[in-house]
Amino acid sequence: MATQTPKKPTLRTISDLSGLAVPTVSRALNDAPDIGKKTKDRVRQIAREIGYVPNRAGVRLRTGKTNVISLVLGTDNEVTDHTGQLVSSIARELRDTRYHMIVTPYFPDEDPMIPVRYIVETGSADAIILNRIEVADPRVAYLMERGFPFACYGRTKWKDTHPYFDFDNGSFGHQAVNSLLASGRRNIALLSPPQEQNYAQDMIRGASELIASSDASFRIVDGITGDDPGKVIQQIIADDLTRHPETDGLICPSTTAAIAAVVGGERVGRVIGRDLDVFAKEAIPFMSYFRSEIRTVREDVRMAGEFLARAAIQAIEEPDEPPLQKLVKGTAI
Amino acid sequence: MATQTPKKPTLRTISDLSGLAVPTVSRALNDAPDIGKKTKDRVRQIAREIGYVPNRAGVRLRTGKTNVISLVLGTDNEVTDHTGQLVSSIARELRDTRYHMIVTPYFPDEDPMIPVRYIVETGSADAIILNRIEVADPRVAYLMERGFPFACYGRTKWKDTHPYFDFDNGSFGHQAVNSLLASGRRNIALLSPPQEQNYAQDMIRGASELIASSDASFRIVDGITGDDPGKVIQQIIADDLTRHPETDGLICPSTTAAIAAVVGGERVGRVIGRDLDVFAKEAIPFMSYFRSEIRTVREDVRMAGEFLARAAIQAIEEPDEPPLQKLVKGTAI
DNA sequence: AGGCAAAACTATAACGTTATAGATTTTTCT
DNA sequence: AGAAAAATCTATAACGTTATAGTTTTGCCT
Repeated sequence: MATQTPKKPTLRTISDLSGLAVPTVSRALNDAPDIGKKTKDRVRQIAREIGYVPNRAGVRLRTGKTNVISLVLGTDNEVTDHTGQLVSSIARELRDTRYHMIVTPYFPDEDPMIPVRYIVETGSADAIILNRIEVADPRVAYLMERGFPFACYGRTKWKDTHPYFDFDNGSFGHQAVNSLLASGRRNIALLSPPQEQNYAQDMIRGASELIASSDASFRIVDGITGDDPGKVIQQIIADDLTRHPETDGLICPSTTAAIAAVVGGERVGRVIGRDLDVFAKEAIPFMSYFRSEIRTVREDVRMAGEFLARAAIQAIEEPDEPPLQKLVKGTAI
Repeated sequence: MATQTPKKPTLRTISDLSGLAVPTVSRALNDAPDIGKKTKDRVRQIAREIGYVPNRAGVRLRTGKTNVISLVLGTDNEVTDHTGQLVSSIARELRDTRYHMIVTPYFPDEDPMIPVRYIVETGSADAIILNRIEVADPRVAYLMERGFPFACYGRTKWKDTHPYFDFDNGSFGHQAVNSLLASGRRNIALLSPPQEQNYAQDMIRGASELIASSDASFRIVDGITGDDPGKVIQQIIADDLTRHPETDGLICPSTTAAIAAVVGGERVGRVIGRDLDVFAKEAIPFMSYFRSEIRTVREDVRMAGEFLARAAIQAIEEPDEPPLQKLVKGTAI
């Protein structure tokens, strides 16, 4: 079963092979200025030949750098989940760097500060990537105060001073209203996510602005919550459409919500595309497979992951540079 | 911006505080037999008070154990993705252990052996968790030969000798056929995933067995592939139903596939539930939000993740115990 | 009380790396 | 050619942990 392991090469191995001292080898591989070019070439050649890879524990112990980026991931029982895309795109972007990604999930019943504090206090990562950003996110406040490198998937009210990637939800609200108005809809409802999430507010603002310059009415429907959000939304929308029968346009924050809303609408007799138009955010391509009459704005989650990885690395390695920030408009389908 | 860091406590700190030698402190915390009970209690008390957490790099360097479990994750552009659930459930299960999870993704155009070989050769993890298991998976063969701890999300043909979690796809095939037969369907097609995946074969076997004892016909439809599997499936099913108009029952390997198949079916005039019944595997609760007339078998991905984490730990810590194995039937909805 | 075994602790070294200061060689300048 | 400067290399130590071997203390038996 077991096999003889040929003992992993270390700096010592290269030292023996080259006749150079161990620190010289180290400095050669790290491109220190006081090592001759010929020596560097020779050392690198040997390292390549014997497949030398630095021992992470040795580096970490000596330098204090973990070479780890921790993804602190808010999770719940979401139905169409783009977490997988986020995780794999971050990890892919990190693959050709010195960094590894460790995933630290937290759950709806848990305090999101705990994993963040733990990571900072134990020094178990060089940077943190956060999702589920709130307008005044206490995790962001804490990390900024401690000077700990991080990047946000979403913006806070301090957005000018920290790295982030965000989809432009103001623009989404705008596009949604624009599309519904263009189809002649005049009584528009917006199904809102929890309003402490920054993106909810942006979305509402974007929609309101355009509504204000039209003759349409606008209403916010609250209450996405609970263990089984799909079922809850079905009920909320069914009730809401009964109470407000004039509603002819609906904006949803996700494809999941849209699906549930459509079911709720059909339950009280609406025909989508005739009585009611639905417009939704689409983080993963999905709606188009099933209900092409629902209009969506597509958001490329992989792009978010890749950017966040780079932003985190810059926060670690070039803390004095201006933080990497990106605001992206989704693509209307 | 930056803050004074109060210097992380180490064994040395406890040593100074207690007057004991550093190794004594270490052995006390690790419950070594040659340390007195009173001493252990005192050391642990101090450790708790000052919030001592072992330095992972120190431990790793000295012991050679990384305390890392690597999730080697096959990914693609799947639409309804349960990867997020898998990732977070594994990470959650590991949270109260000494282990961290590192995610190493690979992509459709890449050789799945590469990350596995890299991890084993550089010793960058203590165990590996694999998904997308093939019947004769070369990664499994390699890991077994090297005696490297691992756990599989799926089974191989060597399943008796390695840890795994799997959903019983034979049972799924059985349940699907059973349900379709009970609804009076007699011309059943099965949309098959790539047949080198073990679960495809199990599914086919399970379905065939029950078909054999009936008067129904059975057909396998191949060809889930490409960058945009949803679109491909729509076309395949539309074509197939045109060529085989008698088909009245369809078994799909996922909700995604089922959605695409339904669209394809409707495109050529089928009404689901009347002309055609569809039965699908449902890894994340979804179908029920939209198309309750599609019947599914629900699989609890979180359970898979939790089990795999435990199986990996056992493979590391108790290599001589029989491997943890679990085969679970999905729940018909 | 003396001797001996068991229990409890300590000293030393090592894992692989890199920061620091110092030593040697080579180059440059007059 | 000789001295100073620059370039290149080496010796030492340290990061925090634990394995090993060794030492001291305690308890036990006669």
